[in-house]
Amino acid sequence: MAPTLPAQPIATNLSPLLTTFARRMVLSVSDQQALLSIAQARNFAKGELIVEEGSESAPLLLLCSGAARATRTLEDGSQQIVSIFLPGDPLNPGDFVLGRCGNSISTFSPALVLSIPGAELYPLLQQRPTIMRALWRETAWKAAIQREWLIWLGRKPAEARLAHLLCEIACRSLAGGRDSEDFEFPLTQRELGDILGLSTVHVNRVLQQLRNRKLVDLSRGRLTIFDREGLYEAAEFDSEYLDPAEARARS
Amino acid sequence: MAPTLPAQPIATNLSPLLTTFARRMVLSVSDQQALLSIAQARNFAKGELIVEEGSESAPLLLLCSGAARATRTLEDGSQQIVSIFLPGDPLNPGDFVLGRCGNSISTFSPALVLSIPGAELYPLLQQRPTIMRALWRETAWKAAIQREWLIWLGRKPAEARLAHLLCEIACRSLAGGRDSEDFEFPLTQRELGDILGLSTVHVNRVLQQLRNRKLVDLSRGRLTIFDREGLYEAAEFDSEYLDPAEARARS
DNA sequence: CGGCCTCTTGAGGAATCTCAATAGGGGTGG
DNA sequence: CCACCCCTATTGAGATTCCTCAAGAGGCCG
Repeated sequence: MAPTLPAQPIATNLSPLLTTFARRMVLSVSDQQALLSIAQARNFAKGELIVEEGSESAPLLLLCSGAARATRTLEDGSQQIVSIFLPGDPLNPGDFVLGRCGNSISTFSPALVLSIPGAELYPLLQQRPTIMRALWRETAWKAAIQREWLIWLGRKPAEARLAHLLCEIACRSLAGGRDSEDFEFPLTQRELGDILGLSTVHVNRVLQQLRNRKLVDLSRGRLTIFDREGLYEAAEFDSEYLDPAEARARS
Repeated sequence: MAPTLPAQPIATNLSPLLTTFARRMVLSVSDQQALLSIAQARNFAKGELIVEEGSESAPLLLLCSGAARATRTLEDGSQQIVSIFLPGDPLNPGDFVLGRCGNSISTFSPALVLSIPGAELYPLLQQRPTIMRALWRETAWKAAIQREWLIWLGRKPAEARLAHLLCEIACRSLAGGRDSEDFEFPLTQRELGDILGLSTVHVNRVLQQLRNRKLVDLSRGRLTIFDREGLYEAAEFDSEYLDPAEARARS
């Protein structure tokens, strides 16, 4: 695990960051620049810890590139991944407002993270309610995703769970601008199991079922979707909950 | 299922409402009065639907008395309860800011609900960022609870799941001012199963295990905790995530 | 080349489910 | 006030899903 690279000024590549967050956070250019003016960029290596479970307060963190997860480790050593993050996602808006971190956050792949210290963000939120509103909305959006996870964990068999997760990631990646049918997928089968509440062995078998049914293929860190319709059906997937468009139109 | 009782002005019993939400939402008296001045009270019967899954926009709803649940019904007719609400809880802060309702909300028992229309609340949020902040915090708090549900659904056996849920409800009831060792518990075993992702039959058996181990008793709508320590241990329960005190101190 | 991690496959076992039947309780209509 | 009915709680038995343990193959990195 490589040591954390030093913080760096972000002025150099400000405009790609703006577009990344413009898509997601629905902020005016002026609001975005206000945010970025107090942000610091930091690089993390693959698998590196970003936030430690139980730490008291952390800056607000925004994921610019790479992928990350929020995890909880139980007493028996097993892990549950409670959230995954793709570029454009705030990592901890909820923890930020609660002032407490209920889970660890670490990377799946090398990642660039913007860090915005609370001391400087709090006054900004008072001045610019639209920013607070955007962070509130992001918190709610993440909660809506967790609600779907709750539903398949509670009520769906392994195959539908896995299919649903793949649908979710495909949709979120698509919204991030990537090709929707064939893209990089940095999760191992063990990590999929830690999301789905399944053993690695069972993930492997269910993955083969999906492969045999010609729905998807997942190998060497790449996910290929052969039959999007069929996959949606196997998952009972409805992408509406992922779409912030309505909220955007309404606000 | 009784018809919805008509809306009524709330001036009559304003002060108990103030104390209910003062405890939870960390608002100044002035903020609370501003909120209440645009709120309407409404009574719901036991089992009545408050918000329909998929409806576009709803007013912000605050639960004053009674208990409620958020549910999702699957294609095969099974249900998953994704959230439960006790007096003082906002029912839909996340849905409110997203402008979309991802689940139905209905009552467990007769309930009094405050309703605050978006048209009147939006301007208020602009004027009083502390209210928006409080709603953001409530959204994050609910998400933190859902995260715990995710963890036991994914990684814990039935007995620990049930124990954890009972711990959560006991703690939240306690924070609401009720006796912590023996209180009204309006959920049936079927409903417990819909929360825990278990069949009714298995809930029954696990409940008997807990009873035999002299940890709790649940009968005729009453929960009695014999051995709080033991119950916490069976659940691997740590109440910290439920405590908004730190957030309150910090803000 | 060696070591570690991931992926794969097999076999037996545990947790939980479904189906089915019975008992108890509360509410409702006669 | 009683009879009836529906919903909840309880118990049994067999079926299914998923887990654990174990072992081997493939790939990547030092």
